[in-house]
Amino acid sequence: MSEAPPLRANGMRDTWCGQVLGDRVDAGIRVAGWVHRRRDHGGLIFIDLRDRTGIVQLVFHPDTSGAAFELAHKLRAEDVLSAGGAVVRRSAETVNPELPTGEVELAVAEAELLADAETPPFQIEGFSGEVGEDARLRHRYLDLRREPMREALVLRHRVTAAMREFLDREGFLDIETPVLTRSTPEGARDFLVPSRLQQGAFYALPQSPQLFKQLLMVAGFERYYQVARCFRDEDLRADRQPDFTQLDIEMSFVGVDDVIELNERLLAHVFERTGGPAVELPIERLSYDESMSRFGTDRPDMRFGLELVDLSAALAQTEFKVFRGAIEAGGAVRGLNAGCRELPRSELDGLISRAQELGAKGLVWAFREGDGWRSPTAKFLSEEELGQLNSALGAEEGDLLLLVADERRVADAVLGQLRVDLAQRFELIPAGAHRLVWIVDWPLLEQSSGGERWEPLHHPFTAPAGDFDPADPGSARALAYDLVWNGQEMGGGSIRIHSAEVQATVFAALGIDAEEAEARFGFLLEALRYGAPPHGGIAYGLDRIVQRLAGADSIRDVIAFPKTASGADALTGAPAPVGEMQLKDLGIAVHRHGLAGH
RNA sequence: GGGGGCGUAGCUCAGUUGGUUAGAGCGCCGGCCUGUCACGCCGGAGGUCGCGGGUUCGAGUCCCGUCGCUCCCGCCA
Repeated sequence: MSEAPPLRANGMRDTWCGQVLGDRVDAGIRVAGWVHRRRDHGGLIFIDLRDRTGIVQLVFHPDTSGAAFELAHKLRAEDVLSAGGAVVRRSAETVNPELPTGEVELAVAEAELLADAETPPFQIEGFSGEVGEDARLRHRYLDLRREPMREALVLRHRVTAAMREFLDREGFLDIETPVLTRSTPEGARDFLVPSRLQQGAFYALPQSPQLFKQLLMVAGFERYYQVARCFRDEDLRADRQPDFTQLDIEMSFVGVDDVIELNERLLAHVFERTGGPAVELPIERLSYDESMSRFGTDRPDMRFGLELVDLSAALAQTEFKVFRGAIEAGGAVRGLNAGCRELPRSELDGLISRAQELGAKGLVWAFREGDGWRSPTAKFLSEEELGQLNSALGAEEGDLLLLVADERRVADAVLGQLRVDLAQRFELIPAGAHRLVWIVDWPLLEQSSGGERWEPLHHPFTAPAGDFDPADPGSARALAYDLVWNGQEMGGGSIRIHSAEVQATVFAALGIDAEEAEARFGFLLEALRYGAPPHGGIAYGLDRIVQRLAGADSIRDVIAFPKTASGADALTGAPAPVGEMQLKDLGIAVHRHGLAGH
């Protein structure tokens, strides 16, 4: 019998658990990790030892494991253990084909308990049923020991690594921009940080590095990227967190096609490295107008049909007041053919409620029956009109038709969302289907919901296509592009305004006069006067991309320490009250019942 | 700001029309077990039914309020 090779000192480790494979047979090794599961047969004890790479089976034998055998009796789930011994091949009937390391096991010669663990509040793995997210977030460090979470974070790392690899190769520099910055209250609500050195003044956390990356272009770096943390103080959603991560990119001396071309290669590279869907280049482009017309939204899910149809022309002469009124008020009647469906009255009522929730006054439903409709609305429409509607909608016997009459943008928004709801309800999305599309040719501005002023669709630094006519801001197009993946916005960007004059003109069209522009964005306007190259870029929602690649339901599942829907961190308890001394340092007066001025 | 759903053992859940001592699986604790791998077998402990109030002879169950989690609308340039 050969002498056992020397083992590293306790607590050290030669190899990862998941790498104790057949090529290590007869080697004397030391592994370390967490006790995943213990199977105590009285005279023989098996321990599954886990680290981030996987699991290896340890065998404790009363004759050969010595004191380690006694230790094994006391081991409990999640204890941290270091174990040394020889890697041995398992006999054929004891091989575990479920385990990558299942052909071998470690015959433990000695072991040390490095840390014992209290009984976990939930089982790490190996039981049926899903642990509630409350408990998982409260003990996130335990939740992250679970394989799906571990894999999600590894995937996230591989995504950013692939992004950095590609961008580095293409000559981009990773440059950091400030997190304590200036509030430019434009889009979302800012998170504010009171200044101690200048009491009464505030930093804002950046909603994106937008202005800094433009300044980096003025500075001549030409190609910049950053995996940037961004902050927006708005309500949360399954795909929205108050702090989130963007892949932020900016380039100089480029036009729309240059940015899109580079980004298509970036996406193809990232997907290829991370098991994403194969990307066929070039990625389809759809104009904003066509997207709105066919899908009622600027982020169309093109994996299924149910496209919208404009029915205003067919109903130009109608006597039905609901349709006629909408058309005469400058609105539209829009419809979609949901196909041949059976729906009980309760579900049809549900569709009406949903339409109302989305802002419609109502929803007309109908089933094609013969040359006419089975619908509460049928009696208000002439035979000829029904025929034209059926024809326009391509309706066949039994097809469910949905119509909304309203302002064009309301009708689009309602039917655009119902279209997505119906696709889920009727499972119209083919399994494994993926559709990427660029939305291009955006309007530069849109009228605010009240119609009293113009607002940018993207942001006020987006360059107009061609000359910008302040007298007709509504017709201006933007050099902007959004990437939409299966109906979810993954990223968006634009060519920026690089002329101080044009920027001032656009600010003016937005109702920001020279004085206000100077106060809010003076530093940008000034920089643009010192030789700014034509430039543009894009920003991706990294969390959303990883969520999609991981097949997760929420971006919380691809973020190590996310916030709950109320914006709280269940683990640390943030946000939390602070001590009076801290507030005094900031010059914030404290009364007995809260902050002054409230 | 508005609407929906959920809250019962450490975890996942059941709990009938309001009715005696609130259950199951897993986990946990003790015992037995030398080839298991979601080991097995035997035994045991464990509950402010989120919290507060109300109705009732009686509330996990009904009503009101409140807190937490979650989904959606608004919001997110």
